[in-house]
Amino acid sequence: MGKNKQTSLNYEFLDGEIAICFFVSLPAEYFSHIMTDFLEQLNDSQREAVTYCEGPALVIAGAGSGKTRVLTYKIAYLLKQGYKPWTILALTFTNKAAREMKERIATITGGAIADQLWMGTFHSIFARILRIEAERIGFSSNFTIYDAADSKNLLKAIIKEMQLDDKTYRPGMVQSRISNAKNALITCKAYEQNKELVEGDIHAKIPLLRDIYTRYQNRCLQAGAMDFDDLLLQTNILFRDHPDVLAKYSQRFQYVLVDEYQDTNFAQHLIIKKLCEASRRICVVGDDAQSIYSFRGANIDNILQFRNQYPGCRIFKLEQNYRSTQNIVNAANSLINKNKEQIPKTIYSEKEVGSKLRVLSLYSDYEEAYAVASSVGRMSAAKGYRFSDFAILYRTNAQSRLLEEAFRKRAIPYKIYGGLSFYQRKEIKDIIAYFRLIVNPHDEEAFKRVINYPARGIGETTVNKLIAAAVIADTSLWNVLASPAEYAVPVNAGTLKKLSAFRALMEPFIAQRDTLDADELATLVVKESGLLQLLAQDRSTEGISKYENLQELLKGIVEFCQLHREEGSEQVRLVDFLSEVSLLTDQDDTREESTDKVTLMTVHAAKGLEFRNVFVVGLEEDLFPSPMAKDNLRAIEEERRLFYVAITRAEENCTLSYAKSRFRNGQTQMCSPSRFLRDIDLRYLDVDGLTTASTSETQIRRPIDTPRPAFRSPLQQTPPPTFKRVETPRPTPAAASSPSTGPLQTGMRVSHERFGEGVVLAIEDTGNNAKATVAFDNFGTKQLLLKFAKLKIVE
DNA sequence: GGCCGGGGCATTTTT
DNA sequence: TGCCCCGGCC
Repeated sequence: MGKNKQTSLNYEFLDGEIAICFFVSLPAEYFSHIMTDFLEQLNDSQREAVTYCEGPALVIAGAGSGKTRVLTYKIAYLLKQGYKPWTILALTFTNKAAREMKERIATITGGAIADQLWMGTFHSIFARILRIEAERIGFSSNFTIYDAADSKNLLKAIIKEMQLDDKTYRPGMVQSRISNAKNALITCKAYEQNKELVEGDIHAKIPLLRDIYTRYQNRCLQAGAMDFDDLLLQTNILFRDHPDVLAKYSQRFQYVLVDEYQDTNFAQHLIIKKLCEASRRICVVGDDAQSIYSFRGANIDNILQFRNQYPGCRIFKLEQNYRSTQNIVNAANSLINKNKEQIPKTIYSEKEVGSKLRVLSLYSDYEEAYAVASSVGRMSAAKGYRFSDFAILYRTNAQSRLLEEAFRKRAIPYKIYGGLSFYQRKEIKDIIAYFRLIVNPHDEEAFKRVINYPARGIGETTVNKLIAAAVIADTSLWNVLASPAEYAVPVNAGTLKKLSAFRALMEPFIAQRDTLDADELATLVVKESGLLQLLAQDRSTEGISKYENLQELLKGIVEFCQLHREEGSEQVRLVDFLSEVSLLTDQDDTREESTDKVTLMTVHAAKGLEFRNVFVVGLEEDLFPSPMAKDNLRAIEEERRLFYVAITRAEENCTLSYAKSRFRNGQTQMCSPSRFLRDIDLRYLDVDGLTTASTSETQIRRPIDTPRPAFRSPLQQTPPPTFKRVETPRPTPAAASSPSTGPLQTGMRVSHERFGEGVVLAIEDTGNNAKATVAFDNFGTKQLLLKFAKLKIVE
């Protein structure tokens, strides 16, 4: 953690007290010579997009077309035109994107100027504004940001309190419906009054959803908390109800740039629109072909309709792909052209023609995993690729397991994206909950987390009593804790004592939250709360790792403080650290050791990345496209875009694979190849029709009892005769069993490619059917057909 | 409070 | 099949 330099908390700019700021804006001449240089580094369409600043601009940036370059150069260009850095607002979707862009701008303009830009994620920028304007909308500027887990927990609690069936009102479903409502700017009040929604819920047999929404919102308010969606919803409310505030910011932000515009939702669209309505100085960059987040509320219409929303807008298309070979670009084009709703564009590559996309057809998911792992092994050995040049992309996380196994067996190093991030670990969330409670004592979720951790004899029953009292009095848990008698909490004297002890623990922290620096206060808290001790005394492997994580977090806070001191902050408060940390997630985990490993991730997670070699696996109906998208054209088009994103990650080689059977949800299912394979023009494909042979190991482990069908192209009704075998030939059974095997006898010690070493217990049959029973050291006893198993005699 | 076992369930997840 | 969540038990 901690290497994130993106958020600077210099609110001073907002209040016009620039004089007290550390930074000095340099005259434009200072970097004008650099500017001339880099304008020449752009192609014509990039340069046009960069230098057009007179009105609304939509930049359609195809995959690999140098989008970030355009954005960063455009910002540099604006600075050169005389825009002050703090009048430029640049919005991204990820912290990583913001950080990278800021770093690139810093190389042109210097860090001092880059740091003054308003550049960050939608959520972090508007959280910052909301903290400044909090009182206007009835919040404290110390408000907590609930993450997805917090809001789900709260919803669970509410559903329970309302004594509703959590099978009918599934927290996840409730959460996503509320989220959708918020993204569409439907407040709970509006929801209750919206006939269509209410009737829809009645029809869906969840009539009380509106009540859950209202309660949830009320609880967030009591807790002084906003969830991720609230950050955008409340910003809209702020701008709607306080024209003076809107005026202030729309005047402040002289130029607004938005990255990944295809992923914006309605709430984001409207914020931007309000800010730019008067100035019309807006430039949005995106690629409708890469819109893959509709399930999170993203609305592709925002980019498709931009020209109508901003009359007189100019459209720039970046159509040259600098990333991939021609075959890859052409294949991707032929795929995406099957979509109806899109902005016409012609992406092309001037790189070499390159290899065709390989299509692998395998019998099972096992074989697919092994084929991919073998292929990676072969390619890295033959062509000198590093393992980090490879990515394996899949539709669902569940597919990673077999791949992982296959890579492990082949001793190929890999890393999987998509696990729990640092900040989602329990021990980290627990510590942060303390920080949260100190900054905002009304934070209900933080309260519930820490009240009895470490254990101090305040159990669920007591907490439930506190909650009940808080709900009745319409106040926060902390207020109830502060005066249990006043709120008539029915607890005995012993419990009362424990409660006041907890309060006595927290109050000194709270009193010092604005005077101590974050690192000092944090250290104090982990010591005094008993957390440090609790984790330190757990000597289990898990416990040790938790303790290390705690140390890591503390280290991160120290670094955070140092960084901000260097940037000129006199004091770095805990709230400053928290407001940054609550908006960090997975991708921001910069602690990752950068060793040479194959990357395994979902296609979604791969967006924005590139690899020399990409494998897209599991291209089957009911997997990719997802079965959920089946009977919905828009959803199928989104799945197709997802596949487009996958293919366009590849620079040199792209391999597509599918299995004919797959073990899923507890049973083996037969699968047919994805319709998307048929969408790609055959000219760009190498269909591996003949390589249907399985590896010997998998055959023995999972015999395929159905007779092998005669080869038929999955992609065409009749296979064109030009299909050729693209796999390197596998050893034939005869070859496999010959020289090294020799006469095998019971008691011999043998070695197997995958199972390692073992002892032969028995040999049955002869010739073609000969099999051996081998007790492997690490894999148990297995029966192996000698014609397939490449057993080597060890001694 | 923590551990175990049964049952239900099973996309994607930038903040 | 395997994971997660809940409920029951110690």
